[in-house]
Amino acid sequence: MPAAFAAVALAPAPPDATPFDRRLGEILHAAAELFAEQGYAATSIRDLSRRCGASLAGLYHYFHSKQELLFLVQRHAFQTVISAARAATPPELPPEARLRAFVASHLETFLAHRPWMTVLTHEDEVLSGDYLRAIAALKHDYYQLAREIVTALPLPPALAPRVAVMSLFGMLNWIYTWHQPKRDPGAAVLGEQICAIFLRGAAPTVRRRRPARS
Amino acid sequence: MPAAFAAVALAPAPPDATPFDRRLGEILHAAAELFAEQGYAATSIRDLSRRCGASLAGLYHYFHSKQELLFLVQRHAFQTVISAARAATPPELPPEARLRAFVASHLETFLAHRPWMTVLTHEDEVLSGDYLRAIAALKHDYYQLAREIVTALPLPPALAPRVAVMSLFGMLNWIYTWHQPKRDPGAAVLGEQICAIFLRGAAPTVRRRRPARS
DNA sequence: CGTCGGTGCGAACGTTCGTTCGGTTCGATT
DNA sequence: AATCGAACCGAACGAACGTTCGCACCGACG
Repeated sequence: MPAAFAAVALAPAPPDATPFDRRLGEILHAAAELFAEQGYAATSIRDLSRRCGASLAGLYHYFHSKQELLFLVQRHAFQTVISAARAATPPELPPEARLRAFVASHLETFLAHRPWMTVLTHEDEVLSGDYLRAIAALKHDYYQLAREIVTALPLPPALAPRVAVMSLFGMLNWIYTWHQPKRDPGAAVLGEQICAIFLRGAAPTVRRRRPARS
Repeated sequence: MPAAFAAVALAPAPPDATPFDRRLGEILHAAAELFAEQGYAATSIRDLSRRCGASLAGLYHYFHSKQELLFLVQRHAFQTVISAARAATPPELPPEARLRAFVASHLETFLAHRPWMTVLTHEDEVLSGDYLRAIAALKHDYYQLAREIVTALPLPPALAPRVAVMSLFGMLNWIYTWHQPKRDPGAAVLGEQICAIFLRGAAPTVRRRRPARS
């Protein structure tokens, strides 16, 4: 079983990793790109061997099956998202600040590691068995964090918390389908605007609280 | 070329259609279900022949290729969504009422014809060539309608209209991943809650305008 | 009565798939 | 120097894929 690497850095490679883990990291990176571009089912192991300059058989030294390959990509991606969100949202923060921190963390991670996160959101139900259970557990952890943060807000009584959480995730997870780095705002500005919608709405009836003294 | 049927009813079949169109409707219905359950790439024509009790070769009397099959499913679904939304949102409506009508129409259509709409949102970029262009044009029409409706609202100046439209679509299109008919509210209540979030936010600072006299 | 087009099917074609087999290379270890 | 295991590869296996071929059925129409 391959040792998991540090669960924080996704992009290049941790310099202290073993050659095996470094190479595995490259392979997972290429797999994430291909899965994001073509979809899991439409990507062949031969595509992957072409993309990362290895032979078909040689790849199987790093995973046992195509399903495990997807599992490793998704687990790595989820661990990155979750550890970033946990670090960014200490429970001591006031509710609204904590929400803003959560949204900012989510967007920064998603825009910085887009192929990985595309695989996370788009290939959601294709795993099965123990792989599915393990990923579902990570997903549950992440949603649980969001649930805590959202339910700490003073929600209107008519608004079901589950609908609020899922609507927030809808705004956040839909971004991979439309965001163009050259055209659209970056993570910080985008986060502010989405928080503005989620907290105060796109057509608030009144001014914000405590307008700055002029 | 198969004549398109009436573009309104998706579920059973128009009673005045030719036998060919009625059978085609059944096939597209089964295809929509399979594509929604397994994904387009992971669904084989043999799966489809099993599901609708036809032979493999016989199916090819109703479409020329698997790509065209997906195209027919997506076009039919988009025509249904668009005609419903157009009928529900006459331009004379005041901006907020028009938005509420749009959201209600979207949710009713999506919850009533879930497999079709799952295919629409999940298999978004798999077509190519003329098929892609035709579906992209329909998608553009639908987004254009949403853009008109959203930009008629008094958006805060700091909120990019494109971000507002895409966030709204994010909330709406994400629903197919989490909504459980037995657990979650129906289209009407769900529409109210999502409109409440989108218009006034999940944590508004002040009461709504004009509280009813008590 | 004959035939003709729409509808259907079994069988097959060529391709690609995920996976495995057998063998080679090579640095580290004994 | 001998040995071992990790890393790697060319070639192949059986299965499944999208699609097509050739033929049977059958109601409509001359």
